[in-house]
Amino acid sequence: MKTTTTLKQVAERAGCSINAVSTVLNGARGNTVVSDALRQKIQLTADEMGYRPNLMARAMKSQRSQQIGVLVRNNSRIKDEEVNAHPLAYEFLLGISEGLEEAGYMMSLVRLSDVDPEKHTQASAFRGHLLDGLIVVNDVPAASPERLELLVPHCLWLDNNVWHEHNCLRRDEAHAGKIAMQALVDAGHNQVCLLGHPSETNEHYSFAQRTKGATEVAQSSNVRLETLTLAWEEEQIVQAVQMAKSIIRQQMAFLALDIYAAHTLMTQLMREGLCGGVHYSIACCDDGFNGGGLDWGYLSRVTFNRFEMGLESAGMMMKITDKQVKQCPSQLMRGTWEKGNTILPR
Amino acid sequence: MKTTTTLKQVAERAGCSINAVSTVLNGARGNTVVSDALRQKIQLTADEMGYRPNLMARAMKSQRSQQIGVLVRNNSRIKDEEVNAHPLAYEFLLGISEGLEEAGYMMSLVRLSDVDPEKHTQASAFRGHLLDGLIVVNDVPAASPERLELLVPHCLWLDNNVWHEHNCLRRDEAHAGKIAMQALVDAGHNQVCLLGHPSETNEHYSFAQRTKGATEVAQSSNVRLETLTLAWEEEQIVQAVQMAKSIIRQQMAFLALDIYAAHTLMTQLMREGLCGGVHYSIACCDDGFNGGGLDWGYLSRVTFNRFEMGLESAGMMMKITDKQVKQCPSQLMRGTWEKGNTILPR
DNA sequence: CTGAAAGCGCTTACAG
DNA sequence: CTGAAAGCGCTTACAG
Repeated sequence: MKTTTTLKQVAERAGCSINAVSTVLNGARGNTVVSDALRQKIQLTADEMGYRPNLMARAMKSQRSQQIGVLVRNNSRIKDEEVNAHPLAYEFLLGISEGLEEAGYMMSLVRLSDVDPEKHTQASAFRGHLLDGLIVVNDVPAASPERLELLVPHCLWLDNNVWHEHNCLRRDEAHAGKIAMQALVDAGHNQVCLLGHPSETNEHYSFAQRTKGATEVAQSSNVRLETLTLAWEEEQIVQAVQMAKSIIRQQMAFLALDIYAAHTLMTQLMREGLCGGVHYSIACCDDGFNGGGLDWGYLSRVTFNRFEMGLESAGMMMKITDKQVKQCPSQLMRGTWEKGNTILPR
Repeated sequence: MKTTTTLKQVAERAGCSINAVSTVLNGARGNTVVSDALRQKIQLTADEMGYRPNLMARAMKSQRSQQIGVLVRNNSRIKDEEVNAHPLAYEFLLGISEGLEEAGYMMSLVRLSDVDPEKHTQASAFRGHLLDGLIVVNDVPAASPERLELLVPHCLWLDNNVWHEHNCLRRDEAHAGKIAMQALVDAGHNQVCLLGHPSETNEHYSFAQRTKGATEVAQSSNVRLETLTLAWEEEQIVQAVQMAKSIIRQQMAFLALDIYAAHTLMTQLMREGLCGGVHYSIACCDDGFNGGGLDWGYLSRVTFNRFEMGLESAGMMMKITDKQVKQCPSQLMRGTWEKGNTILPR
C-alpha cells in the first residue's frame, strides 16, 4: 500500500492549521485567509511531501462525486447474435471524456446490461450514489427513461430516441436525408433505391427522419424512389444482392440509410466483383469512423463529427449538473456532405 | 437534490444500532451478530425507505475506490492528423467493463492526453487517489510505465509494448503471422507480398512479431517474399497502389500486417474496380471489429476476440489488486484463423 | 483574521 | 452477543 500524504500531515509539518492547508492546496472556499508567506510555506512542504488531494473525501463532503456515467448499448441483436461492440459509440465516448476532463470530471462507463431491470444486481455505480449525472448514448430501449432518471440525479440523452425540450442532443437526421438525396440528384440521378433494414430493427429515430428528408427531396425533384431491405439472414442477403444487381442494371443509384446498410451491400457486391463508384453509385446518410485509419473516405456520405457531439454533450451535462442552472435546451447538430468517390455522374 | 436514505435513518426507524443495519444491508464484516427477526425487520424498513449504500463513504473508509481506470490512446498521428478514435480499443473496453462489473468494480476512462507529462494539469482521477488500478490499453508511448506506476497502485498492460513476467496480457502475434501465412501456403500461393506501414509508425510490438512468424513459415515453405509499404501521403498511396496492381498481375498474394493496411489497400483497389477474393488474394494477420454490423466477415484473417481479452484482463486486475495476491502471471492469447472469402486458390 | 470542531456516510475495533 | 464511538480525509460554519 502506497503511503499517502494528508492535509493533516502537511499542516503539522508546516506548523499551521488544516484550514490553511486546505485553502491553499485545494482552494477550499471557507472564510480562512492565508498570508502570502504561509501560503508559500504550505505550497513548498506539500510539494516536498508529494501531497495529492483525496477526491473521495472531497466528494463525500460535498455530496458530489464529480463523476458522470456514460451508458452504452452492449446487448443488441444483429444477425441473431448478441452483439457487444457498437464501435461508432466510441467516438462519442472520447469526445465526452475530453469535455468532462476539461471540467474536472471523470467518466465512468456503464453498459446497458448493468441496468437491466431483469437482472437482480444493478451496476454498483447506480446503486451507490456514485454518479452526478448520466449521458445515455444511442437508443437504449431496455432501460426506460423513468427508471434511469430515478437512479441518477441528471440524465442527458445523446443521439437517442428520447427527445424533449431540454437535455437532449441529436443529429438533424432529416437534414442528412435531404443533403444525401440532393447529392444524387445533383449528379443527375432520377432513380434512387433506398437501402434500409427490416423495420423491427429500425427502432432508432434516425431511420424515419432520414427517410423523410430523402423522400421530400426526391418528390420535389421528380426522382423515382424504390426500396430495398437488407435483412440479416444469409439467404435473404443473397436474395437482396440479386435484386441489387438488377437495380444496378437499371442504372439506379443507392441511398443507404445507415453505414451498416452501405457496408453490407458494398462488401457483398465486392464479392461479385462489383465496386461502388465504378460499377454503381451509392450515397449514405450516415457516417462511419472518422480517422483511425479505418475510415470511409471513399464513400459519398453525410459526415457527423461524433467526437464534437460528445464534447458538446459533456458541456451540456456541466450545465445540467450546475445547481443554479439544472437544465439545458436541447440541441440539433447538422452533418455536412462529404463528396467521396462512390457517386457516378449520370 | 434527491433525498438520500442513510444507515442512521434506517437504524432509527428500525429501532436498532447502525452496526446491525450495516451488517445486514452492506454485509459489513465486523463482529456484529444480528438475529433473524431483526435482520428481516431491517431489510423491510430499508426497502421501504429505498436505502442505497453510499459507495463514496465506503470507499473512503476502506481506502479503496473500487474503481479501475482504463487508459486509451487518443492522440496518435495518422496521415499527419491528430486522430482521436482508435475504434478497435472499444471492444477491449466493453470486455473490461463487463469483467469489472461482475467483480463489483467500476471502470473510468482515462485518455492518454490526461496523463501527458507536458500538460500541467493531470486527470483528476490520477491526482486524486481515485483509482485502485489502471489497465493500459494498446501502446502508449507518451506515458512512461514508471510514471504510471507511480500514480496508480497497480498497472496492467494490455496489448502493450510493455512485457514482463507479470501483469501483462498480449496476443500471440508470432502465431498470428504464422497461421495467416500458412493459410496462403495451403491455398497454393508461393509468392507473397507483406503489406505494412512505414517503420516510424510501426512502434507496436505486434508488427515485428507478425513479420517474424510469417517469415518463418514462408522460409520453411519456400515462399518468395516481397514487401510493400503503405505510407499515409496521398501521393505515396497512389504509387503503392500502382505497385500493388503489378503485384496482382504477377499473381502474388498479399499478407496485410494489420487491419489498417488491409483496409487501405482494399478500398484503394476497389476504386479501380479490383476486388479482394475476385481479382486478387489477400489475408490479414489482424482482426477488425467483431459484430456490430461493420465486421469484416469476408476478409480472410486471424481473428482475436478483443472482448474476451478485455474480460480476461479485468480478471487479472482483480488478482493484482487483491491484497493477498498482488500480481498475476502474464498471459499470451492466441487468435484463430477465419477463412473468409479473400483468398483465391492457386 | 484565525483555528478548533462538526460532519459527510460508512466500517470495524473495542468496551460493556 | 450487542451498541457506542473512533476514524477514513476532507470542507466549512462557527466560535474565539
